[in-house]
Amino acid sequence: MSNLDNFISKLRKSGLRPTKQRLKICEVLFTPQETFHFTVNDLTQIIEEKLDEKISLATVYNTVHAFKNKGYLKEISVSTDKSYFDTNTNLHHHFYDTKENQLIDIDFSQIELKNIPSPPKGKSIKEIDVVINVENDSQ
Amino acid sequence: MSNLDNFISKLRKSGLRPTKQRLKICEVLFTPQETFHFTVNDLTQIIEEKLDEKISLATVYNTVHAFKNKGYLKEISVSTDKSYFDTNTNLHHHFYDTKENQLIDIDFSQIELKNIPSPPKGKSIKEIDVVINVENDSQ
DNA sequence: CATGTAATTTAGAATAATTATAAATTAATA
DNA sequence: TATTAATTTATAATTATTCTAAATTACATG
Repeated sequence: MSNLDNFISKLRKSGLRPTKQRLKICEVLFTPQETFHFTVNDLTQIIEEKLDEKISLATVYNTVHAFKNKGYLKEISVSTDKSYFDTNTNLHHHFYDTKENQLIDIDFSQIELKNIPSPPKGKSIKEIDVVINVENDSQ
Repeated sequence: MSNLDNFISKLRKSGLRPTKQRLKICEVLFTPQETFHFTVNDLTQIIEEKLDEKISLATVYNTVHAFKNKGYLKEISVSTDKSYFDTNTNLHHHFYDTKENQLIDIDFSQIELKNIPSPPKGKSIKEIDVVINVENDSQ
């Protein structure tokens, strides 16, 4: 089964029509061996480099949000001025270089969390995110 | 020593001139018994309610950034669409209600973190943030 | 206490990121 | 193939934030 067929059925399964644009974005996001982090701006640039035809910015936003809602992407809150997405949808944590705006994954099971407090009354825990902020050593 | 005098010396100590605007913002932020979370938008609204004279939006931004840089405020990254500040500058973690955009502090020492991975070569850890995303129970 | 200077405030413009709109196009189905 | 509902698109609108340059203010100095 080709990559393309995979993407088509992946989209169909979640009720998204496999349009030319969505398939191209799938190719960019889900073909690489390794998962990666990106901003919408990054993504539009990658698309521009790889494709002859342009995909409208609105479509890129629509698609990223659709994929996020379907669970194909995760949004990461590490910085207030940039919105990052992650093609790694497994539970995991992050190193974040606050100066260079760089994200690195940490296996979920690597960090041991103990004594998680019970959530406020009437609420339940959906996800736990650990962000380890790092910076280059001064020398 | 009055609150006002406290704020004046606090500002002077960090090389910030105790202007009328900064002192008013200090009053709003640092008078309450309990620390709290706010957005710049929240803050401007509180100021408008409490004061006769208005403080320019640019000044609110300037002041919040100045206070953050001096360590009187912390910025919290829990959501990509809102930028929160916290008058609690102690090390601590957060519950975040993703639907209601509500933050609740968790004592730093409450959660036990084990097996923190070593940072990438050449980088060192500046801070660790744990965010426990919660939601109201469906019933 | 008047004055010069540098810091600060301010209104408004500029920028950036994202969302909304509504017409044109496309995919799916009957 | 024709219909219609979903999607794409260019563009406008919105929102949050930063920038700019002129006006004001704080403060050190005489």
